[in-house]
Amino acid sequence: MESGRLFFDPVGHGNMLYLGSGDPVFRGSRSVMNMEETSKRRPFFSSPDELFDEDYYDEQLPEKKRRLSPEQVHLLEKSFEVENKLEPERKTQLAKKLGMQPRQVAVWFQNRRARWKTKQLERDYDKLKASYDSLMSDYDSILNGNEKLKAEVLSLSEKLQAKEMARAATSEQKSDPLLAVADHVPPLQFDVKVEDRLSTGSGRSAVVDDDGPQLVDSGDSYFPGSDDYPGCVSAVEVEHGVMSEEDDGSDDGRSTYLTDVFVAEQQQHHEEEQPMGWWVWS
DNA sequence: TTGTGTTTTATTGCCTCC
DNA sequence: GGAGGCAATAAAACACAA
Repeated sequence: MESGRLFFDPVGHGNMLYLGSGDPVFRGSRSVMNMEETSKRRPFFSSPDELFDEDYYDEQLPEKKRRLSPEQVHLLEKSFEVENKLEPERKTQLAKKLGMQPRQVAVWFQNRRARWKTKQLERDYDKLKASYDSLMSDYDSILNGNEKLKAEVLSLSEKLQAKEMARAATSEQKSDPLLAVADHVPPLQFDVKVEDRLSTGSGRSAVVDDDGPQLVDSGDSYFPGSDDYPGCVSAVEVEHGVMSEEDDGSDDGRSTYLTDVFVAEQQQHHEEEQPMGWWVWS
């Protein structure tokens, strides 16, 4: 038996469904052909037995589902470029021109819109991904720069400390013996580690005080922007001005930062890429 | 040739609008 | 309530590697 199928209406409307190029769809409220036309082409099956009746197929093989000709597709594509929605008049005209059923034209446009939307989603995804990758790259280089600056600050601080200690030793040798007693008081502030001196801020002196609470190195930024170092901000803050107080370079800060920028990027992208004024990103 | 993945054509059910 | 749009899906047609 030559292939070719008939479909029994699964919903039970009692309508046989069309199959074959140019054949009409007869479908409840949306039929595009009248009963007279239908009866010329194919009667309804009254039972599943009739559906599988070999003789019926031998006599009245329905057309196979056919693809549209290249010419038909070309014209439909051109029409779609002009306007991707199909008003009834244009549908009828196109159908006449192409020798198709109006329903087929409508279906073609429907499917074409779906394909266009899929492609558009792919394009949008690619653009967003590129944007995200670029932001990540920027972020990593900023992070690197920040690390370098931290190392530089540490190195300079150590040099400064060494210089001050050398100067203190020199002045001790030259000093008046009467004042030497006072000089024996250890310069406590120099005993404090560099990290402590630069650590965050309580705004308190870094001098160790046995009675008071001990300073603890929080591990936070070397430039907290606190009273200790007014005007000093991290490289990331300088670069983008978007980091919040919690953004201490940890993963959390990173994700917040990226999310904010990413969303902003998305919004901008969305405004630019609104396609043809009919499909709305949801 | 055949199995398999992709594309195209068509149907169905639900939703919105008028 | 009818018309038309869309998402999901089926199935034929097609492409292509093995």
